[in-house]
Amino acid sequence: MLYNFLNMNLTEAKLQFIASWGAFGTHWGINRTMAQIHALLMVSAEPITQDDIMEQLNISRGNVNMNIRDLITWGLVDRILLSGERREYFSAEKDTWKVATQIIKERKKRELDPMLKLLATLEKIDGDKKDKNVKQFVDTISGIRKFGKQADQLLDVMIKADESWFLSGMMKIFK
Amino acid sequence: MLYNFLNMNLTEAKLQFIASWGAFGTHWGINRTMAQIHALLMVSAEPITQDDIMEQLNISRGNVNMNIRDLITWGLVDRILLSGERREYFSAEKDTWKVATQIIKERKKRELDPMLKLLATLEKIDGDKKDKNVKQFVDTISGIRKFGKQADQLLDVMIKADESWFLSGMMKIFK
DNA sequence: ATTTACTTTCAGTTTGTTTTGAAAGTTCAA
DNA sequence: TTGAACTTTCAAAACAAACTGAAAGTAAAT
Repeated sequence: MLYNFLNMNLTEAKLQFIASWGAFGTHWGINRTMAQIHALLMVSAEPITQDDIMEQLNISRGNVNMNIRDLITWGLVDRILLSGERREYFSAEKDTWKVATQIIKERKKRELDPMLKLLATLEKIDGDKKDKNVKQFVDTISGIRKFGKQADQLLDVMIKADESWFLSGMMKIFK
Repeated sequence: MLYNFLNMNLTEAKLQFIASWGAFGTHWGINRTMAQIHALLMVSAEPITQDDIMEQLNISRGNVNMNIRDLITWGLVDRILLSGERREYFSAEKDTWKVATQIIKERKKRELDPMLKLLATLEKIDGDKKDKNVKQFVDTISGIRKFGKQADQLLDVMIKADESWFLSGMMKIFK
């Protein structure tokens, strides 16, 4: 890899950001490479190609392609067609607020919503309410469900809200 | 496995809850078995032993032991010593709010706090602020950091708050 | 119609994670 | 102190997820 003195720090910082973002992602059910590609795109001032990504992250074409496709379905990355260019370029949403709400929206849809639906059906089991086993089960399920519903609503508000509201307005409430 | 007519529905519901909670956990960086053990303990009215867990979830002794240990370090499960009993019993915190805040507290400590620390250092890179690459990098990092700091504060408030505040008070604000 | 430049797919391999089970360790009771 | 009842550890095996690379697919250019 080639770097000059002026950009030395930037290059190092980018590498560290990409590596850390990748590690971070694995704690959140996102595969390392997908998170790394996303990180790379977020710190790239201009759209880049599959080949750029392959080279910078040392990963295969197939891997880049697959993960880019996932990032696009998550709504975090866009395909860019530059006029006069045959190749596709890729670019990530750079606005953190939009990235965050997009991720929240998708995960809510994929994980929280189905779980709440399941909990609703499980809560309806019939059995002797005097039986401590039944009682413990129903209490546990309904407790989780109440919490989940509340979280669901809070997230909906966040998704609809805008960044400045979150950054300034919210904190007055929580001071 | 032995079940009677009265408990039929309860047994089925428990199984489904355990299975789903396990699957859910894998999306959140928690291994399936740990989540399943946690689910089993949450719906058990009485403390249970390692052997009970082994039998109900069809997993080995070593596996139960390892995951129970992890659940204890996460503060989600307690060892219970019943007087006159040699064996150890285990019991999960049943209060959803406590479970949630405990998880938030741990994940914040393990993931969010270190990430914020890293972002703070990365933001300090020096380089020509006119260089669009430097600018893009610093903007991205500082955007993520601002969001992260805000989330951090919000979570701190949640951890200190109590359930009724969350369930009733919070929603008035966000309606 | 053929070549060229690129993208996508997917079977096979690698890598990483989870699970097992048997051995070692611990603790209590006699 | 010995042995029985129970818990913990950990190397090896099983399993699951991610990655590669070559082949197949597509579409623009000639």
